[in-house]
Amino acid sequence: MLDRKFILENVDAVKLNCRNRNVVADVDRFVELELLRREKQREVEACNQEANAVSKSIGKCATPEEREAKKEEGRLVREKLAALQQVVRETEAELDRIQRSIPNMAHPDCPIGKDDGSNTVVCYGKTPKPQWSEGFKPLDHVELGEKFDLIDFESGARVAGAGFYFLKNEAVLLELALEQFAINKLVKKGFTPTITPDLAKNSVLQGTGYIPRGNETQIYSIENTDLSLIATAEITLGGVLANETIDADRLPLKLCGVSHCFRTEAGAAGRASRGLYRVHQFSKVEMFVFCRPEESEAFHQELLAIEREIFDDLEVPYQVVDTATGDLGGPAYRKYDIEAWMPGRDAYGEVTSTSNCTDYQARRLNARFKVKGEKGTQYLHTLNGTAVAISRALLSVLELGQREDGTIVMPEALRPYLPFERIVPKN
RNA sequence: GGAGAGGUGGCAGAGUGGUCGAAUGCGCGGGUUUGCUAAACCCGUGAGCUCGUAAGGGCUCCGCAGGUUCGAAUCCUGUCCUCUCCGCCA
Repeated sequence: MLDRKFILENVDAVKLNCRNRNVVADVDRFVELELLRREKQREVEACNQEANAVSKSIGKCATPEEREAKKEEGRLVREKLAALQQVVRETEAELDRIQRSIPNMAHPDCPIGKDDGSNTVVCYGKTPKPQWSEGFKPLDHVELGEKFDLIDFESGARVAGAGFYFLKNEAVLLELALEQFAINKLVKKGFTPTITPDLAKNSVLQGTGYIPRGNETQIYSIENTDLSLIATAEITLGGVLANETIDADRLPLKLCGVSHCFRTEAGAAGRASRGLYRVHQFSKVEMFVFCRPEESEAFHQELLAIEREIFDDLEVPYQVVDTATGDLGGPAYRKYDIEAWMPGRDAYGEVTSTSNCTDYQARRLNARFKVKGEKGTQYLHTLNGTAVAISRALLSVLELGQREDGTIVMPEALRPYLPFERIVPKN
């Protein structure tokens, strides 16, 4: 969420930002309600003061008659108070709904636009696109998965429905290798590794900006509970400091988390989402940073640099995209995506995403820090970034590793974690 | 799953209806003493919101949400979490 005071003081900028981000939010109504709320709140406090004074005076009453009279007075004041509070509560509820719908402000350098065309490619990876000879037609990962007995979509569908799959044989080792490779790298870079819960409370989902229920939700919720399956470990890692105030000397807090990710992918289908590209469940290693406000832009660059290093190491050609305002979603102040070259699609496809959410998530989560010796607390800044989303990384590695001799070569960087250097046809 | 105990300030831990935003100890900050350090002593020390130029005032917060009452940290209900014992289990 944005700060209420900030919205009041920057109405035009907030409205423009909503337009740029393709988000509908009733900012005018918000301002109207917030001003009303403040006024009513002041009345409530004055009334409370009165009620408190009456209650206190009762203890000192000399006679029972006096006491009864004061009690009656107290009753009347409290009745008035209850009515006022009701108004505040109703105003607060609507205010909160609107406040949640207002997106974060965008970085001034963020490209402005609503369509894919506005996203700006800022750089490319080290690895060139693969050059196969004229007659060789590379297979996509679905075909490779079948040929080498690596991915079983049929059994996945039989067991859990479309969009689920079994990884098999070398693909399993490859998933584990990708995880270990990523985690080891992150540990060296000062991240604390974690394995997070795969479920989280709905309040934590909301705190990080995910909406657990509703028509368009990406989230699976668990019936008769307050829990949902997480769509990313960003949710659980962000929740780590929910309702906490931590000492500034513990900052920055750099965490990475391995989790499964679950997405309903409601309404998403088509050739572009064939195979592993868009699935209901996958594993992911996610990075998450809590830091001081003045550090967040630098950490955003650091997260991007780590992602690039990972995909350079994996010998995956890619481009980095500076996401335009219309594609940022709610919490991000700025977002970079890495899009890997996927021969099967003959196109780039998103494999990572890193966002600087500034204090937007932290305010919802109520995650703050305190500097020793200084008065007051401040909201933290939060950042997240994909280290490796296994399904898409695995897809890329398989498609890019295929050779004309009919084998799939593993990237050098994964060799320490794999008992094979290449995948060869069975039988 | 069954039975019990408990959740209070940075920590430990008092507090069972008004004088409690909360004793005391530790920690932390400042000071006195001291050649320096330590010890001892003294003073101070939660957060959010809000009014005020300031001094200073007001409201809220004792896991969370409700309820009773003129008044709740204290009584009641629900809920979450922690601990102990039993059962079960990877």
